[in-house]
Amino acid sequence: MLIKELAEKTGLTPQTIRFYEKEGFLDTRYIRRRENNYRDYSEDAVRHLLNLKAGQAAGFTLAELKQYREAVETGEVATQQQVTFLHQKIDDINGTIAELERIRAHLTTLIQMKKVGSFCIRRHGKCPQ
Amino acid sequence: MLIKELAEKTGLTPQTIRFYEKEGFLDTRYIRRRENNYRDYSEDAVRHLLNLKAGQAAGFTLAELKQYREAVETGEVATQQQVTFLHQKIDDINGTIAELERIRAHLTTLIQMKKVGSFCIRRHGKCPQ
DNA sequence: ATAAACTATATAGTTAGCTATAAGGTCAAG
DNA sequence: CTTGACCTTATAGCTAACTATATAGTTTAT
Repeated sequence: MLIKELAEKTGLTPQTIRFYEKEGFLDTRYIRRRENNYRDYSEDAVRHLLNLKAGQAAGFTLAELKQYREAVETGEVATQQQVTFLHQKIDDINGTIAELERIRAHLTTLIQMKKVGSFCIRRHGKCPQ
Repeated sequence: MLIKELAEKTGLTPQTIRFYEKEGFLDTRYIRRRENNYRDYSEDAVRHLLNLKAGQAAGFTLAELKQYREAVETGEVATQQQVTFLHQKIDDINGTIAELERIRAHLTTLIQMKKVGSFCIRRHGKCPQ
């Protein structure tokens, strides 16, 4: 498929996809060239870029995603260094999840208070508008 | 306390703290000036900045943190707009947590495979180094 | 055969969130 | 009374991840 189709299927822009290619995220499994030099993407490219997006949404930088991309894709971990990296990432994730849950609880409380406000039952003084 | 002490207590640098001030994150509850024009921080400033850090670690931008800072600090939600914002944020958080859990599971699998590798019990062929 | 809608490359600009540098003022210790 | 560790402001630079612009080639439809 051409770049625009991939862009529509992934929710990215063509520029961004070219940018990812320049950054080394798209190898021959995902991209070839046609005779006219137009980029030609495989179906797998869609899933690949959506994974990239998901990783980013989860707070990883492109550099980090690149770092364990091979491990993730091949399903193999080569070195102890990589295992250490993965352990660090899991710790990070646990920390972030805990923090997010804390914040979520807090936000829920705030909304709860608002709701109480809208059902204001004060005996004296005005209810908040 | 002076800026360096606050920096040490929060794990930030003095430059970063001044940067946050310039961005409007430190009002008179947290910062005053001495006669010599040195910044003088309250004890509350420590907690305040640690909250900021935590929010960032959880993936919020400074702009977002500023947007609901007042709600968080006063414990009140003023407008329906803010409630909507909070609901959106909770949805974001739920999405991010789900994504992080998915990734964590995947990373755990990768590590698991490595472990199996190091206890390799193949009957034929070489064990991976 | 020409206009519209794509494609390409190259390069420059943007935003967020710092980080570094310069040039100078303050203060406690020796 | 100077040295060194702090403080001040102002300004410039940096990295990540795009985003926009300029210039030009290709393809399809009329």
